[in-house]
Amino acid sequence: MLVLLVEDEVPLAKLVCEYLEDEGIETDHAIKGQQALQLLENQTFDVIILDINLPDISGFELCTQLRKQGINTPIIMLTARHSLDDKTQGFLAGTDDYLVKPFAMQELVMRLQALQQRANRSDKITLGKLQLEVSRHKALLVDNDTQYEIILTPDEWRLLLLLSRENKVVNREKILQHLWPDDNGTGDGLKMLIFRLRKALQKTLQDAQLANAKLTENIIEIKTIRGVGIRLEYQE
Amino acid sequence: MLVLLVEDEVPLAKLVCEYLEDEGIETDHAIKGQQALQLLENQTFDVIILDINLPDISGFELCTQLRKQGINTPIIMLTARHSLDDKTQGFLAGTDDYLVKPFAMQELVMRLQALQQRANRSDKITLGKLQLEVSRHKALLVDNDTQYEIILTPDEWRLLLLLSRENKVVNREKILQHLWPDDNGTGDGLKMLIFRLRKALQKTLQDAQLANAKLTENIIEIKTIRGVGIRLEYQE
DNA sequence: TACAGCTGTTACCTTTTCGTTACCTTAACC
DNA sequence: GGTTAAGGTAACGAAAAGGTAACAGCTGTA
Repeated sequence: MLVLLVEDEVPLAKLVCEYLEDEGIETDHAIKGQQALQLLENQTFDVIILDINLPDISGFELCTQLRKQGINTPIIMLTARHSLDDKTQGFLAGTDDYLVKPFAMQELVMRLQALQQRANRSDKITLGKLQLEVSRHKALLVDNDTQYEIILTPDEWRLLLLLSRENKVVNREKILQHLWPDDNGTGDGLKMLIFRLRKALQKTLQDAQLANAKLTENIIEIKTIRGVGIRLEYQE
Repeated sequence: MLVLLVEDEVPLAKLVCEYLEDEGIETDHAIKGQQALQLLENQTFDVIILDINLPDISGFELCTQLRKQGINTPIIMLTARHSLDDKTQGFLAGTDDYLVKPFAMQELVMRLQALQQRANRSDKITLGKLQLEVSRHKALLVDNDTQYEIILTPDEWRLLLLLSRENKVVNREKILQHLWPDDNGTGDGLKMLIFRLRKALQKTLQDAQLANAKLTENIIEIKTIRGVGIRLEYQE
């Protein structure tokens, strides 16, 4: 498990980091909000631990900002007891979990693990108007109250699921490994698969447009980053 | 699972709704008590989440009123810590469960699931217009006030029940194990069973359509997810 | 015993899916 | 501007998954 700790009280942060490392949990530490944002651009974490009182951006803002960016990583908030006013309370109720300082390290570890488990089980992935119901193997294009099912073959579904979960550029090597773990799937096969997935998406988008002219073509799109990989592009 | 959230703090309510949706829990939201009462007239929910401090009726009253109406849906109460006086505490002791704000989302989800499990022993499963009365081995197609019984053989019933309980893709392996635990039921036998269950559903749907032209064919359907399994598809 | 309802088997058909091959487009770099 | 490599498109066909029909055995009951 890889955790990002965002905390400006350095001594406390060090303690937490050491403890977590001892527990076999890797930890990155950011002192400021900006620093955290930077780290999050390049890396995906399993859980983010976020102090509310940060020097630059408040934990609140950072949290909402991340969610806006489509980062769904579970977040644990840290707050001092004396700052538990009404506003805070309302907000905390919306986070994945929170801890009131001072807290026992053991407690933190337990919650981390609980959160990670949950994250793996989460069933619905929403990216803009694209919505995946994982356990039902169902992909939907949602526009207000209207739903259009995106008809996919098994492989297409798995690719779309991978792209949605990663939600960043995925290089072809990784896709090959993910979709054909043992057999060495050929690059040409993947080329075709991408092509077919694109087609399936387009078809659904067209069908949707028949009923509703508002929708433009690139609401959901698989974008190629030449020489790097592919990525899901979508509008909020 | 279908949940009704009664909460006047709209931002908080939105957060909760979104989170629950991600967990695969459908949520309706009422801001006032009156609105909640209205919704409850037309629909049955699995759990009701009830804020104590509502603008019109207090959560207390709403709760007792519901119970008087014979609505036994489990209720989770939400309360702010500072309003935890003796009277409240006494009352809370009488509800199915309660949470003190701020609470972690995860906590809420856990309690919801716990409550539903308790209720799940209940006898009736409703998925769209399909309704199963478990203890009576009776499957119904319900359209407004009209009921059509779906005539099923023992095996067909067990399959339909399994699909309804899971309510997600079930792979053939699992079905085989569930329906023929010891004997190794052959895949071909299952193929037939699925075929026959489909036929039974279709037959009932046709009969129903004779009486009521509104119903379309795919109100209830057993959908094949190629290479994965089968799944019940239904409209709300 | 005869009959009717369930279930399992077999055989055959239909559809879907996926990799291959071959060829075209486009972007990047010299 | 031209060359090259990465990526996009199209058509084909084999194999697999699934759907359908007919039939036979079994069970319990009239």
